[in-house]
Amino acid sequence: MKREPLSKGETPDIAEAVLNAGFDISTCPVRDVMDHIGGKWSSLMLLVLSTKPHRFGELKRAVPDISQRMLTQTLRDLQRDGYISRHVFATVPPSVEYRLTPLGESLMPALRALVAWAVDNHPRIAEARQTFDAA
Amino acid sequence: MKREPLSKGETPDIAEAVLNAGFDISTCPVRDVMDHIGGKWSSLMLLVLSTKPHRFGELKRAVPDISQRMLTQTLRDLQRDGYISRHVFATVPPSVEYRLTPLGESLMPALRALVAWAVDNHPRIAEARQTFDAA
DNA sequence: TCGCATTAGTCTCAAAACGAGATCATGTTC
DNA sequence: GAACATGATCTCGTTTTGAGACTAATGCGA
Repeated sequence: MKREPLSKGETPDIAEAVLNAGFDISTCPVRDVMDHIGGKWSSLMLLVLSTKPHRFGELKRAVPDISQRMLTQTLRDLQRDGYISRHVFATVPPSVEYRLTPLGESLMPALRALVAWAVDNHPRIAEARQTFDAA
Repeated sequence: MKREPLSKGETPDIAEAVLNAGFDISTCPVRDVMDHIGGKWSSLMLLVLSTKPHRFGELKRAVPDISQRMLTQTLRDLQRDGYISRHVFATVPPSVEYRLTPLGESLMPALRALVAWAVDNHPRIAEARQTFDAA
């Protein structure tokens, strides 16, 4: 995903938007962050891990409709960005534990706020969707 | 994406997680909402539209690396869920304006909180990523 | 009057992401 | 010695996404 730096002249609108939100477009950390935690499974993983550390199999059972492939990949992405840490125990069969890092923890309030909003407004969304589909 | 209702016995972990977060797994509004606003472009659209209504072309210029195809689709999805409204003006060439609905507005505080977190913690994420890639 | 530009999309085709399921290595248990 | 559990990878086919050409109607300049 290549993103060219943008001159202000070319993009007055986004410039305004991002400045309002308090960030610089040329680096645009929002996308950098949102693209990851906004992924299909990431927020769910973080939510589950925020309750307590989990092992790979536990996560798989906790989010039943994720494929193992996506689980592995999501965990690696989250680990790469420093949200979670991975601890291997040399048992047999080997077990691996995933847990939130302090960085991951620090994200949770904002994420929970979003979840709370989702819960509160879900009926309205469902209604909007029905109205739209009827037309 | 079909999701079977789950018995508590099968999924003690997620049950705990979702109950902590305050929602019911069998309907899981979180995914329903997150899958959409967590999309690659949705949050960006909402952010841009939160500053003022925009026309199609303005949005395209504001987010230069979105394809027209994705712009159309993202807008339609957001409209379907009731976050934004679409107003056609019968000028020539026709112009179309998109703006946040009250529902969309109500989401902004939570979204902005997430954006603020992203801005604050972007350096830490970049650092974690570098550390990870070095290994 | 002959293009040419503008606007909001759509269409087509290639590339990337994703899901399902088989497969692996390994030591423990029966 | 065969089945089992674990964390992870491989292959394959489907879905989603991206790039870019194409459409409609009309105003504008040459």
